[in-house]
Amino acid sequence: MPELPEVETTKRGIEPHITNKRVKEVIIRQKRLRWDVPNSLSAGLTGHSITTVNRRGKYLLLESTKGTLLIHLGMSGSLRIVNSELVADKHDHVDIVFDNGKALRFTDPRRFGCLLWEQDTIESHPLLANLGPEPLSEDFDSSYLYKVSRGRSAAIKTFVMNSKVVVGVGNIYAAEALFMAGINPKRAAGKVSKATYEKLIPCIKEILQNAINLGGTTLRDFTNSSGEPGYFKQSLNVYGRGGEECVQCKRLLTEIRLGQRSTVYCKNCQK
DNA sequence: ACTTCGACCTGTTGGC
DNA sequence: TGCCAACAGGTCGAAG
Repeated sequence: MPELPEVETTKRGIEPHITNKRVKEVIIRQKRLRWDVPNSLSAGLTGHSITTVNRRGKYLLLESTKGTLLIHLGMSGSLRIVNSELVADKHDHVDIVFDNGKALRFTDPRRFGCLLWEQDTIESHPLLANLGPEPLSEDFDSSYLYKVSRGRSAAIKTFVMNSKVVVGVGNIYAAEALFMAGINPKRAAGKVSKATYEKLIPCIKEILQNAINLGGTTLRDFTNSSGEPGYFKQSLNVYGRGGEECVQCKRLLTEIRLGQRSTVYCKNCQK
């Protein structure tokens, strides 16, 4: 489900509702996720307050004075602010209940997401330690991408979706950025010129920033923490449009699979 | 060191 | 209408 814009949208939605709020109780209804929700989460958070909400790639980091709650939404995860009395549904895994009667509710039908509790320094957590730069930061530029791509045979789309290269670029926005930049997603990353990376970088940044501004992309079920959809779907030029007309040249868009992910592009506009 | 692929899950969709 | 295969916003970890 969520790529960086959807995670950022979620972060902005929950942040004002949970910052400096004391946790009354942690209810773990269904601990089975990618990794089991640890029992230490309840003991660690109860009675303490969330001090800061950070995002690193697609991970949300809810920091308290006692430790950090690390959350990943996987493919189908979401976080909402609800009244704590609201009856839980089938796939509602965890409630972080606050003193004011509100709760942060984590829902995830496919269970590819995770909630982990980390007492020590969060930066050194194995899931975070090897992540690449943030795509919207200055560290992510054409020199960097050119340098790390040398000798790599992977398709450029697969390459930019690799979180060790850059975080947060998933299947939707990789396809959209490559279309905007006019680059064929199949091209070997290691053979792409510096000049072409100079074209690609601002496209990735612009696509992600636009999507954040519009509250993310709602395909089937993504909503923000208040239950509203994102409006970036209407800006999609290639994702999910295989066989339809290219918005630029009107030829039919090609759909292939790259790295087990469906990939749509225009053979005419993307070289 | 890098690439590929299976695995993890449930829900929805499209073809017959 | 029903059934079933294919597919879905991610990514870890094993195997090559």
